[in-house]
Amino acid sequence: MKSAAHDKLERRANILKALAHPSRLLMVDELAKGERCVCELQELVGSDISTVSKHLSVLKKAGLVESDKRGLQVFYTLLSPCVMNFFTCVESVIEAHKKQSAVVTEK
Amino acid sequence: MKSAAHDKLERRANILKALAHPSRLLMVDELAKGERCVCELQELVGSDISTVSKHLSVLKKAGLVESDKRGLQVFYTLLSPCVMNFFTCVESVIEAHKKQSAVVTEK
DNA sequence: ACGCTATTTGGCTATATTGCCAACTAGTTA
DNA sequence: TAACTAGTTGGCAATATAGCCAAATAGCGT
Repeated sequence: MKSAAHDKLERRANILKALAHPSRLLMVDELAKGERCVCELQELVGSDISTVSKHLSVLKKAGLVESDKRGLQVFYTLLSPCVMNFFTCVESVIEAHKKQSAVVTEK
Repeated sequence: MKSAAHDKLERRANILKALAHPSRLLMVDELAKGERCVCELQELVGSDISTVSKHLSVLKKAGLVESDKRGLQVFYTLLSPCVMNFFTCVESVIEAHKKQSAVVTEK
């Protein structure tokens, strides 16, 4: 049996893993503006619709979005908009990394 | 050529990917308390030292930590403590997901 | 029931990640 | 220089992820 602590870490890691893909980030960013149907998201990311659907199921399994079928379309909603706060920090990591690489390379 | 937008998304995703592993989360959490040498982190996570070293190089490549060799030991430091804020949000996603699964299962 | 549209699922291949062992590098001490 | 310790790197096998196509499902209009 795995320890409870490890289990907790794994659940956290799974949520981050669900976000850790360019297309999924793009979709989450779009969903932050409001619900969207799969067809709108597919147009946005430009992959095959089956690929988009699978990405959405990853986000859903992680508990980040929920889906609602209305007629022919399925609408997805972002459940925890707090993930949008990640981006500020992520950007600061990128900035810091840039500066640091510059320092390392500089001489 | 890839679009600049996609490039940006990819860089963001890479940082999240670097965090998206139980052992790495554990190490980041520990490093939030202060610098640690590889041997301390290996004791904490319990994997082979080579595995721990590789995890650390993933974090380093992402720009999340930096290393400093002093004598025989290498000390790692967390560069962007703001990632610790992720955990609050991640926990809320987990909580919301639990409740939601309960609702879905309930009848 | 039939055809049409939106989405999901199965199956496949290509690629990436993980984690171990063994070999190597670098500092330290004798 | 030899022996020891801390950490990194290379290589490999197992597993996971990504993305496409084709097939299946589900709702709608006729």
